[in-house]
Amino acid sequence: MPPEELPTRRLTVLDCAPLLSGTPLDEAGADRLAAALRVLAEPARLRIVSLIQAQPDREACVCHLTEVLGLSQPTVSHHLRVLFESGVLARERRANWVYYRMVPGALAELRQALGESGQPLAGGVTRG
Amino acid sequence: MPPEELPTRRLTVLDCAPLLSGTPLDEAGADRLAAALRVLAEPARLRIVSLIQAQPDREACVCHLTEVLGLSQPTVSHHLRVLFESGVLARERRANWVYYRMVPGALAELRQALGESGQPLAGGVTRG
DNA sequence: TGTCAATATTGAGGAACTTCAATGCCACCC
DNA sequence: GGGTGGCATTGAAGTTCCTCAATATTGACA
Repeated sequence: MPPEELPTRRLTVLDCAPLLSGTPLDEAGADRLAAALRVLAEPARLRIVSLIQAQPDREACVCHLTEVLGLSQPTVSHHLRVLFESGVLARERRANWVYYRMVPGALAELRQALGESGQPLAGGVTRG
Repeated sequence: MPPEELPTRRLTVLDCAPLLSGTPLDEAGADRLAAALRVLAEPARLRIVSLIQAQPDREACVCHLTEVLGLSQPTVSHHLRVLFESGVLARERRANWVYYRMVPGALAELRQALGESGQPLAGGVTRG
C-alpha cells in the first residue's frame, strides 16, 4: 500500500434539490444525501467534530481524541477516516502526529440540503 | 503526544479544560443528536419526506407513497413509523386511509444542531 | 541501522438496521 | 354480521456498521 494520503472527497449533497423544496428527491439524490447524513449520524463522530471545534486552534490530533472519547485507537482512527473521506475533516501530518480539522462549509452543505431553501415551512412561524 | 507550550507535562483528560473551550457534546447529547440524524440518514425516509413536501396539500397517504417508492407496503409502513415516532411526521386517519404530513420545525431543529452558521454542533435535540 | 511512539489497516464478533412474506387490526359497505 | 380494502405488526433473512485485538506502517531519533 503506497504511503500517500487519500484524496479529499467533497460532499456532493447540493447536486440534489433541498429536502423541503417542491421537487422530490430521486433515488440517486436520496442515496447521496443519506450517505452524507449517515457520516454524522454516529455519536463518536459527532463528538469528534464537536471536540475539534472546541479546540482553541480548531484542530486535534488522534491521541488527544482517543484519550477524551474513551474508545480504542483503531476505532477512533476508523471514525476519522470516515469523516476524512466524506469531506468533513481535513488532515495534516506533523512529525509523529496527525492533526484533523474541519473542512469549511462541509456542514453548511448538509444544512442547506435539509431545507434551507427559502421555503416558509421550517421557520417555525406557522405554529398555532 | 504532541508538544504543548506550557505546561511541559501532559494534561490528563480531567485537566484539559482549556482544550474544551467551545462546549463540546457530551455522550448523552451526542447520542440524542445521532439518533435524530439517523432517522433521516436513510434513502427511503428522505424520499418519503421529500414526496410529502412535494404534494400540493403537503400530505400523502400510505398507498400513494408505496406506489411511488417501489417498496413493499410493510417496509413503507415501517419507515413511516420511524418518522412518526421521532417527531418528523404527524399522521391522521380519514376513513380507510392514513395521511402523513410534516411536523413544522422538526427539520429546523436538526439544522440548528448542525450549526446555524458558525456555531456547529452546539445545543441539543430533544427528540430521540 | 535499530528502536520507539503515533497512527493506519486487517480481520472477526456482535449489534443494529432494512426488507419482505405472512398475519392481524380497523373502518367501511353490502 | 360478513366481506373487503387499507394499514400496522411480527418474524426472519441478509446486510451494514461499530468495536477491538493484532499487526503493519510511518517518522523521529540515537
